[in-house]
Formats: sequence, C-alpha cells, structure tokens
Amino acid sequence: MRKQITMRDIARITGVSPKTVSRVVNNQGEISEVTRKRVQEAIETLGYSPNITARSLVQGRSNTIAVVAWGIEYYGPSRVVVGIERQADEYGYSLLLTLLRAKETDQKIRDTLKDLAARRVDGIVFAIPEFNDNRSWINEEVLNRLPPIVFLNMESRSGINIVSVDNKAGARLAVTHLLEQGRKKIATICGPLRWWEARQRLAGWKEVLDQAGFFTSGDVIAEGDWSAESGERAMRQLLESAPNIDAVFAANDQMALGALGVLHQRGIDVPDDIAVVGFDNVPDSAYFYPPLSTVDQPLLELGKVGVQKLNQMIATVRHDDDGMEKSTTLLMPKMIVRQSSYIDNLKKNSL
Amino acid sequence: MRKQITMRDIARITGVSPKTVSRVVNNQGEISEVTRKRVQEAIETLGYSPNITARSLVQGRSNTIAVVAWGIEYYGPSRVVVGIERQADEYGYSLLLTLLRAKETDQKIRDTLKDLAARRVDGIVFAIPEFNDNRSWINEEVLNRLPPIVFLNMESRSGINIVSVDNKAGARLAVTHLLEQGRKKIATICGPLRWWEARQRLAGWKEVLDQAGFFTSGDVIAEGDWSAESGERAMRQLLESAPNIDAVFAANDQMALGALGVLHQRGIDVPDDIAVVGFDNVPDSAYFYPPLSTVDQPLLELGKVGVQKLNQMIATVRHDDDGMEKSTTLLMPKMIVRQSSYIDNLKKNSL
DNA sequence: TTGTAAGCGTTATCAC
DNA sequence: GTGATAACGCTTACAA
Repeated sequence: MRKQITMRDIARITGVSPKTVSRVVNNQGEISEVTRKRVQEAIETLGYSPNITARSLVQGRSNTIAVVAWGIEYYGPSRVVVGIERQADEYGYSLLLTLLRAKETDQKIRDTLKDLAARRVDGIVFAIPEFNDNRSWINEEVLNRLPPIVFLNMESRSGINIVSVDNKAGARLAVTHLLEQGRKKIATICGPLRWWEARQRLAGWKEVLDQAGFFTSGDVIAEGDWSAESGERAMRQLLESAPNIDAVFAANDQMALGALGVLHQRGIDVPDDIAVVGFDNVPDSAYFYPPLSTVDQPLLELGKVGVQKLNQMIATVRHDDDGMEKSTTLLMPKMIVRQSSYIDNLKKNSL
Repeated sequence: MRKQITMRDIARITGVSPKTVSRVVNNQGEISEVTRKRVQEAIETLGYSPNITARSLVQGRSNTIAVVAWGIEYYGPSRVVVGIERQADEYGYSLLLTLLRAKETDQKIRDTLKDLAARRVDGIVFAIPEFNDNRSWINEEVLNRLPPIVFLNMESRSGINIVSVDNKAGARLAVTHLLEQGRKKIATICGPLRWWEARQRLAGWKEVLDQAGFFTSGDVIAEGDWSAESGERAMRQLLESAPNIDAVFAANDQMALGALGVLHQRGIDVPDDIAVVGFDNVPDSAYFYPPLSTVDQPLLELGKVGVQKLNQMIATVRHDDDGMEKSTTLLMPKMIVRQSSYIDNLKKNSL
C-alpha cells in the first residue's frame, strides 16, 4: 500500500486513455481483445485497485447501506444483523455498522443519522428496539434530510417503512399451547414494559387468557428486565403472589432460564408441576434443563426483508417515482414445543 | 434527500467563497463571527450536509476501518465486534462490517480483502478464527497490497500484527482449579481440532495434567464441534471410555451445557460426582443448572486492543515511518468459579 | 479574515 | 473501439 496507482498510470503505461481503462475495469462497452488483455495485465502487475471513493463521488451513490443497531452481543439483535449483512451482500452493498447504547438521547440518535447522511450511505436500517420515547425524533422534516430508511421492530405508523416480528401473535401461540396442554393458571414474566416488544408479548398473553375466561390479574404478572437474574426474581415473586400457578410464560428465554433455576431450587417439577415457555428460541434453549419450549422469531428474515424493502426505497428514489407506498410488514413467529411444557400422553395418564 | 446541496450553494447564498464555508464546517482558521453565523444559518436552513465521500477523495483517507468477522450470532465473536466498534467510534472511524461463512475459500477471503482495499478503508481487523489452513493466503506480497491489517486470535507469527487471547493459559487455569479441588481424573471435551483455539485449550489441559503426573490418554479426550449437542455426544462417549472420571473440562460453555444435560439424565451429581468447567463465560452460564464454572475471556478488550494496534499502524504508515515493529499481544483470561466445580468445605467434610 | 486555482481519481458525454 | 473534456464536491496551497 505505497503510493496509490491510478487509472492514469495504467493508461499511460499501456498507451490508452483513462476511459478505456475504466471500461476494462467495469466490463462495459465493446473493447478489442488486444487492448483489454494489455490493460488487464498492467492492472495485475502493478497491483492497481480502483478507487471506489472516487467512483462514488461521481456516481452519487456509495453502494453502502448503514445499520444502526443495539445489543449485538445478544442473540436476537446479532441474528438480525447477520440477516441484514447477507441480504446487503447479495445486493452488492457494503455494510456500515453503527452501535448505540441502550439509553441514547434523541440528540445522539439524530447526530448519528446525520453522520450517516454525510457519509452518503444509500440507505439506513434502523434496528434499535423501540422503548420509552426513542421514536419521538421521527418526523417528516428529519426524514426528508435522511437517505431512505427502514425501521425494524416498532409499532406500525404511517409515513415510514417498517418490518416487525408479530410479537403479540407469538405470545398468543405460547399461551394457546399452554391452554391446549390443559394448564389453567398461566402466569407471565413479562419484559420491561417501557419496551414495545415486551408490551406486545404481554398483550398477546392477556388476549388469549381473557378470551378463555381466565384471570390476568396483577398477581400473575411479574416484570423482568430480560436478564436471567430478573427471571429468578420474577419467578420467586410469582410463587409468592400466586402459589397455585401451573404454567409460566416468560417473555424471553433468558428469563425463562432464571425461572427454571428457581423452580429447581424449590423442588418444583417442570413441567409436571409448572410448565414453562420462553420466547426467542436461543440455541441453548434446546439444552436447558429441561429443554425449553419457546417461540421462534424469524430474525434472519427480519433483517433480510428489511434490506429488501430498503433496496426498493433506494431504487424508487433514484427513479424519482416519489410514490413508494410506506407500509408495515409483519413476520410470523412459530411455536417450538419441548419438554418444559409438554407431557406426553403416556405419562399424562399415569399422573 | 432531494438534490444535494453543496458548499457552492451555501457559498453563493451567503456571498462568501466555498473555502470559507469549508472553514466553518471544519472549524478551522480564524473566521469573523459575523460570517460564521451567516454561513451556519444558511447551512441549517438549507439542511446542508457535507459530502464526506468528496473529502475522503481529496484527503486520501476514509476514516473508515473494516472488520472481517465470522459467526457474530455467537456470543464470543459478537463481543469482539462490539469492542472493535467502541474503540473505532472513539477514534472517529466508521466501521465497515463484512461477514464470512465458516468455510470460505482462500480466494473468497482474498477477494473480500481486495474489495476493502478498493473501498480505501484505512485499515482492517481480521477477526476470523484460525482453522484448517485459512491463514495460508498470508504472505508479504498480498499484505503489501492491503491497507494496514491486524489479526485476531491466531498463532503468533512474524511479519504481522496479532492480538490473541491466551487460550492455553485459560485452559491451564481451569485444570489447575480442578486439581486444587482435589479432582484426580480430569477428562476434556475439546473443540474441533482443526481450530487453533481448540488445540490451544487442549494443550493447556494436557500441560497441567502432564506436570501433575496424571494420565492424558485418548480415553479421557472427546472431541466436539463447539455445539451443545456435540457436548452431549462427547459426554456420553467419556462415560463409556472412562467411567471413573471425576471432572470434565469442556472447551466452551455450550459443550459444557450439553454435558450437564447428559449427567442429569444419568443421575450423576454435579459437582459431587463429576465437576464440570467450561470456557467463555457466556452470560447464561451463571444460570445453568448448576451454575457453571468457566474461563472468562477478555473479548471486549480483544477488539479494543486490536483497533488500538491498527490505529498505530495507520498512523505509522501515514508518517512513512516504515518501521513499526510487528508483534503479537496476548490477553489473559481469568477463572470464574461457580457451583459446577466447587464444593465448599462445610459440605466437603460431610461427604 | 477571506478568496482563487488546482487537483483528488473516477465516470459521463459526446465526439472521432 | 477509443479518446478528450468536463464534471462530482471537497480541501490544499498560495494569494490577497
């Protein structure tokens, strides 16, 4: 990586014009085999590498999209980023990764986005979970100054493009499954309720139980913070406030894991005494003790569909079809039944 | 994001030269308060955003570094990327993320790096684990055509900059701990031995046992593939080939988790009958049943130190001090003792 | 304190 | 098929 070799250098050496070198590099236009060969050889031997920055400048597009994400050290967010990267790669985009902390101010978020706009990324995937009022900065004026942007996992809303997993439906799956297993008193360890996803999962739980005519009073709800430790706390609280429960729906697998630990300590059998269902289907959940029933989210797909939608927006903007309809796409989770909630008929009969 | 507003536009409107606008934008040079205000206002109202691509072109630096990574859906790799992102952000670099699959060919790796060079990233963090011969492409000729590059977690080697966690030392910690707990027949579930890290961990296990004069024959070694499922298989194999073991060192927490599952099924008590130690300290490991003793790797730091080193390389190249010494930096893991390997004295006496 | 001119390395346009 | 010329939007020298 000494002095940069430019197109001009290649042109001078091979005795052609820079534009011809450009044509060879980009495989465009008709070129005689002779010159093409000669140019290509010069490129090889000199180790010429086209300066993509310059190309971006003149073409007005960077072939780069940015993802603004949070918490990629956790399973869910990192899966989503993987999906985003794969689809971006497929489309030929490079991926700029920007990580935010959980509690960023509005100002910080806007500065980050402004910076991405300055870097002239072609589009942005906003993959920060919705909580508190961290969507309050969204308005037409701000969006107009930004490249095309698609939001992941947030409440449906007009004027912007969104792709979300249907968390409420996922919770419904879990609780319905528990009802089908004959459970009657189903408590929940919900996530932090300042998170939209946590509220959705709680709402799904409530919806099914309300319809079935079961209680959903406060004593069968314990709020955690997604961590296993908070799951322990919540489980202890539930055993106190509602000792006669026969099932727990935890809003994520970590909290379910914490709950399992408490149940072991107390000698409460899972699933015979209390069934447990989680949410997320983290890989380890199949090896928890006992293997955890859970709700699988299509996280890879969430990322992919997000980029697909973004790519459409980018294409639309380019063609000046100022009219791409903004919409929300919902992705469906599915139920994974394992031993923490399932008693097979053989055993059931003998109980 | 309609037509791009340029410096010229701002200049024309405020009646100053483009260069003055540039000075305002970059806070450089002395400018009268009057013009600065005027320019700034114009920038605000027009929503001007400087084109960083153009700046990169003229300055010959992109203020971007790239990370080439693998498996960020797993805890370890994602932590490393987080560390990289943080340090990059601190230095003012943007981060380009490129993900590779496990089994990429040499050619694919080289193409990827070539592309990053074309994008004129200022440096590259190569965070692909070393396995098989996926380092065989490294040679001076290739490196010379690449921006500064630092390698993470690979065998020490002259001519390149490396930052690694000392996996062998980590394994030694684990096995030493088990010996101190009075264990005498310590088996291991090692990782796939085509991985450098797996070989290191196995070597650490062997080293300590050899020194202590204990057996390390094949029947106390079972190879897994890092997955919990392979941990199950390996544990079953060990119980068959060496039924009298009193401890297992698993080369990662997932495999330890699988092993725990098998031990439960067989009614073998952990840690009374068999102690188990893992490696990685994934967050969930504190909530396994029983809580897992493990070796904590400084993964965030690995990423950070990598970027620090890279930043030095970048600075060195710029100053044409062609002489930054290439070196390997080793980071030390630490032992985390939990209940899967620890019997406190009270209980010990009563056994 | 501010302006002018040149150039960064490409590609687009239009000509030959 | 190939080339000349003018951008792209900014910064660096150097002037004023």
